[in-house]
Amino acid sequence: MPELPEVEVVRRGLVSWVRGRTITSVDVLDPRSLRRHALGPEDFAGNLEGARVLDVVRRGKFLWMPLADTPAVSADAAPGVALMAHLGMSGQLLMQDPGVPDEKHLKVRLRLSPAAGMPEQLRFVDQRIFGGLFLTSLIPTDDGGPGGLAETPLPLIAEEAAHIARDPLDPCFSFDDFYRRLRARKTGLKRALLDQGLVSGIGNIYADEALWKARLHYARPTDTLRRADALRVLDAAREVMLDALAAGGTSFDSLYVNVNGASGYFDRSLNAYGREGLECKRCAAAGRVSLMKREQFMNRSSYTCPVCQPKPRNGRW
DNA sequence: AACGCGACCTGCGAGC
DNA sequence: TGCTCGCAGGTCGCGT
Repeated sequence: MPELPEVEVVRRGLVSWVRGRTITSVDVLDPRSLRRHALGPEDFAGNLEGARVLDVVRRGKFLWMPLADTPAVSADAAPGVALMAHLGMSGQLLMQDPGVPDEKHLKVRLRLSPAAGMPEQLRFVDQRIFGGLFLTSLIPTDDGGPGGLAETPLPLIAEEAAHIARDPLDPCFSFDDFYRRLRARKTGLKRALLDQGLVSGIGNIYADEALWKARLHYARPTDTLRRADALRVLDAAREVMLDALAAGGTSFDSLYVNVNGASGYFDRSLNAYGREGLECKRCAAAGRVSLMKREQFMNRSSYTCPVCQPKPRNGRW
C-alpha cells in the first residue's frame, strides 16, 4: 500500500533516528520477512551486528541504509553494503523503546547503540509479508546517485534498486527521457505508469488519481500519446504525491516513524480510487451526473469516469 | 518486447 | 454462528 509519499515520509523520519548509530543486535522473529536475503537469517544478523548506519536513502519505493563496519564483509568485496527495506503492502518501520510490547506482526527487531533521547529499537512490522528486509551491495552509478530526495546523494546505488527509474519528484527526473521511452512502448498508459523501471513510486491508487486528474483512460496507447497528455498525467502524479507528502509530513517528528499504509491514503479525499458508483466530482461540479466505474485491469481494480476519461471509440483515441 | 498470470501473504467483510 | 470466497496489492519470475 505504501507508494512513494509514504516511503519518503518514512525515510525522512528514520534518518534523524538512525544515522550514525550502530546495530548492536538483531532478532529475526519471522524469517519469511528475509525471503529476499538468499543467505538466510544467520547471515543477515551476522552481517548487521556491529554495523553502523550511514544514511537512509530511497529510490522509488525501495529504501536502504548504507552501512559501515559490516563485520563479515571483506573491505574489498564491494564499494559498500546496505540494509534494504521494501514495505510491500503493509510494512512499517517503527522506532520503539524497549518497554513497548511487541507488535502483533513484528518480524525483525534491530537494537541500536544508545543515543540520548532516542528509542533503542528499530522494528520491522509487516502483516502481509509482501515486504521484507535484506542486505544488498552498493554499486557505482553514473547517474548522480539514488536521488529520491536523499539528503546526501551518494554516487552509489543499491544493486537491487538499480533497475528502478527515478520518481517524478526527483530533481533529476527527466521528462524528456520518460516521454521518449513511453512512446517507444506498445502498451496501455496505466501499465506504463505502474512500471517502476519507467517511472517509479506510482502504485495503483495514485495511478488512478493521476489518470483521473489528467482525464486520460488507463488503456490509452502509449505509442501515440501526445507530449501534452504525457506531461499532464505526470504533473498530476506529482501533485497527488506532493499533497500526500505534505499530509504525511505532519507527523515527521513524532516518536514513531509510522507508515501505516492505510492512513496515508484514506485520511485524504480521493477523486477516483475506491469511488465505484459515486459521482465523478469533476462532472458534478460541471452540472453533469456521471458515476465512477470500476473495472479489472492488470488483475486489479481501476476506477474511471466514463465521461471525462472516455474509452476509445472504434479503436481511435 | 509485451503481457498475462501465479506466487507470495493475512485479515476482513459479504454471502450463505 | 461458522464457513467459504473474493478482494486488497507490490514485485518477481516464468511461460507464451
